[in-house]
Amino acid sequence: MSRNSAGLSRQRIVEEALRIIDGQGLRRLTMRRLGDALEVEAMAVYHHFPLGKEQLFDAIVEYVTDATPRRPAEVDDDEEELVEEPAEEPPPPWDARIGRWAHEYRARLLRHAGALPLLIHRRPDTPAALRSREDHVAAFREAGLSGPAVADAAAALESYVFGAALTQVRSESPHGAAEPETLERLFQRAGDAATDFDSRFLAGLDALILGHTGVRPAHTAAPA
Amino acid sequence: MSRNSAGLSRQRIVEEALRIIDGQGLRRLTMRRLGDALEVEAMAVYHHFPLGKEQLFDAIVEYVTDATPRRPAEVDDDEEELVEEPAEEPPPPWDARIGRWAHEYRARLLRHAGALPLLIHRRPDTPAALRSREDHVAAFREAGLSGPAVADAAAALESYVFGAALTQVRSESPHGAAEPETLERLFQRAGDAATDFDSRFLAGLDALILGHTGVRPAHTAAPA
DNA sequence: ACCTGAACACCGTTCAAGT
DNA sequence: ACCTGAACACCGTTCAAGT
Repeated sequence: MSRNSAGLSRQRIVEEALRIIDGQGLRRLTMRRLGDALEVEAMAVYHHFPLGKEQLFDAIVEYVTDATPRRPAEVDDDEEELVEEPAEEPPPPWDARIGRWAHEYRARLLRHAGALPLLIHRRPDTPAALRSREDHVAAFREAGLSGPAVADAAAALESYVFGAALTQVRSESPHGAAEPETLERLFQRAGDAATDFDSRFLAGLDALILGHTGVRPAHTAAPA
Repeated sequence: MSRNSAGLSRQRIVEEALRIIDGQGLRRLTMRRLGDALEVEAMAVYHHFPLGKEQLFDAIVEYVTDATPRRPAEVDDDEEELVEEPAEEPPPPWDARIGRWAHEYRARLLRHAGALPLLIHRRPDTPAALRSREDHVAAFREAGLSGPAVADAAAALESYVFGAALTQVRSESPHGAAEPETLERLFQRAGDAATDFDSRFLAGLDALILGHTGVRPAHTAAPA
């Protein structure tokens, strides 16, 4: 932290970039504007992301996708260190684990809606994502599935959660062609009562699990 | 078609733009490059899209999203004209209609994978999209649903199809963080046989319909 | 190691002008 | 009506230089 060090770090840069994206939109995220927000010359960012904006985008996607909050006091480090996990409680039932993941992942996607276009052309192969998928496989096995049905169910789960978040963002977007009637109004005309996004997401999640396992889940509601 | 008219039209511009997107990626779609591909100065595009690139993007999204092929011989026109539909065959069963739409929509999204980031922040309120949704509502009613469950099922269907296509594109993308293990390999380790994307999509679609309606659909397979 | 400042090629868009 | 050509503000990135 000498005088001419602006205290930049990859994490601080990513968080400031996300603040710009969430506040002004992805197209307004500019290296120069990012530098301004960090109170630094734009070119300073290149010292932390030598491959430029594309590498910054990769880091943003990883940040949005992965739940893992970093310990803030530590120096930024590229290597994954194994951390001892002292907790030894019995894991929740399989449907609770799936429900919990679904709500958390959806919330993360919705919180950074402006960054979602970046996700589409980047592999979701982060360690955290793979750990989640391993747990989905285990959960559907506990639900009684076996063989290819396990992978089918896990893939469908991920597709649904991802698609539901993106569909919601889409329908809330300002842009659009000439709009004679909106999706919501069509649904209101069709159904009796309108359902809000949260309830609809849960209804679809439960139906999906029921369709794959034959069991109507009982522990998938969002936490209070 | 006088000598100094290059024969430009909104449709021709959109199709050329999509060719660039599909071939080189969205980031390489540039007004100047687009002009080159059309053998015209870049600024000629602004005569057909006075609001600039954003309006061009809107048109691209509409083109990708809507199935409706335009009659090629007609002059480009903004107004929707009512066309008499002489066909009077009985409509297919509800599950066949849903399956047909799901496969077609997915195919359109996969065909123009490079343009998908544009979809996320644009309302899906085109006339064709609304017509599809009306038919989904009708189909789920025919399957026995009523009340809010109808809208829940229709919304879940759209979320799943959209999410499955995007998830596939994502997993096929070159980009990514350090990749110790890919999703496919994880699934292969978990399940016995690997399922390809098409079969997995159909399995998830059937399970979703089963979960919402209680009926395992029999007519959702892709056409040969 | 970390940041600055000038420079370069390229971009979206405006505007006056041509036909 | 349809397209051109020059111009302007802005962008991502390189590179040599500072400390």
